[in-house]
Amino acid sequence: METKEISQAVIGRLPRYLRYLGDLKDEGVERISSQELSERMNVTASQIRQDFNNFGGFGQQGYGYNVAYLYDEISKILGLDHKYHFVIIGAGNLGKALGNYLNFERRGFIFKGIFDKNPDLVGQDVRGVKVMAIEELEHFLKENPVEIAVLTIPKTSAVDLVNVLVDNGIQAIWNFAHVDLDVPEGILVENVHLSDSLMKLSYNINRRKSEKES
Amino acid sequence: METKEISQAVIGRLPRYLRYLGDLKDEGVERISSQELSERMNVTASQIRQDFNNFGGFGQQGYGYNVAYLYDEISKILGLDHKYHFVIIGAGNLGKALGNYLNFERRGFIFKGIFDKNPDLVGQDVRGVKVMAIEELEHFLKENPVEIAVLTIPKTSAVDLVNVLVDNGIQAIWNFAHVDLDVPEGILVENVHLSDSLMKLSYNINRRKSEKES
DNA sequence: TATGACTTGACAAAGCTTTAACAAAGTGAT
DNA sequence: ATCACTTTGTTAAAGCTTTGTCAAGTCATA
Repeated sequence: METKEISQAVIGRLPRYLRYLGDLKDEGVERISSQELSERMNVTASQIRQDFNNFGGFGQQGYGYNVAYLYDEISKILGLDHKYHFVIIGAGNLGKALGNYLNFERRGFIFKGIFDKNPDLVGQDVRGVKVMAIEELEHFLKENPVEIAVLTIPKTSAVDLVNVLVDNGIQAIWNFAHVDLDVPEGILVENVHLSDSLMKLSYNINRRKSEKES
Repeated sequence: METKEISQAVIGRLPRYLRYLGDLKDEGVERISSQELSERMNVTASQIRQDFNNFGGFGQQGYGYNVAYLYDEISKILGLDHKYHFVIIGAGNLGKALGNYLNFERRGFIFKGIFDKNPDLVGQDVRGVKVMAIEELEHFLKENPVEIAVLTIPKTSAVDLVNVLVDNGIQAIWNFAHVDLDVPEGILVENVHLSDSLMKLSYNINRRKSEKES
């Protein structure tokens, strides 16, 4: 059906649009023009119209965009009208934090299991789910449909685990380990490299400093 | 001194270069060509040379790049030859996870304090630092030099806190709250919006699905 | 129903980023 | 010291993204 590939630059902006549209809905706003939205969001109106047009016209001349409709359409584009099941590998603080995050559930991401190789953590409760031993992972994945694996473990363990995950039906990996995973064709990886983000911040702190000095 | 502005696209790639160069150092590799690095990293050799040249030539014709030298230079560009002090606001699992992350310390980011409004958490220990009450934050910032605040709290609290932070000398905010912060000119914000990242993943899972079907 | 204000969708222009190509410089074996 | 080979830094071209502009469609009001 759809032929034209949408750029990841556009996709990357959609969650932010969704957030602002959700806020507008909560405020009871029914319609909004690209102009007005652009002022709120600090982007150009042109970009907003261009972005939405990638998916076919959601607006109407002289009227603008219907907030609720646009919200639903963007949700669908992002695949938020589906359910996904995920497991977390690594029950440290980060793994627990993600397991406890209720907003994911609201978006259709269902927390199914959490695993750790440390026996001291096994049996602990994370939002009603007991931490399981890593040895149980393979069996668990065979018994339960799970699309997404969240990796919150050190990098060597992450690299070693990829095959187990892929061989047992995992389609996508949300990777918090500080390493580039080598996955087979067709498996998706979304990286969250926190230290990269922190380094960008430190670059910018320094740049500002040296600008001031010169 | 430096006049030309470096694009954030380039900056965003530097931490990844640094990671690969660190690995090469650990492997005992002394020199590397853009060609060879490009194969490891899965980018074009041209991009690597172009990126490094933004900061002046680090390499030598016929030889390539000296791994240790290049590593040090990129570290300096990223400002990792400086020390930064940070406080974490929000002692939930995410805040604790970041406080416990030793790699930040190695890069020069020094964990000075952690705060929460929940009295039950106050007094808990995070890597040798006791959780303090949020009421103590202002006083703490006046007494201790801190450049970076890490926000791991819900969005309304985050918005309310910005002024306190800025008025007490915070220069940069590493923001994990799901909201765009409105800060005065000159204050830096680096956002980590985890749910945006997860939505990108779900978009791509769906796109792949619909491609297969068509 | 006619009119003026508003606003989209589409297209063109400008700006930015990535890739390709190659001269110039350096390496290392003989 | 020479020569074939390697590899950078640089420039140009290609590709992509963002912004500006405007005709055409819609709304609100008299």
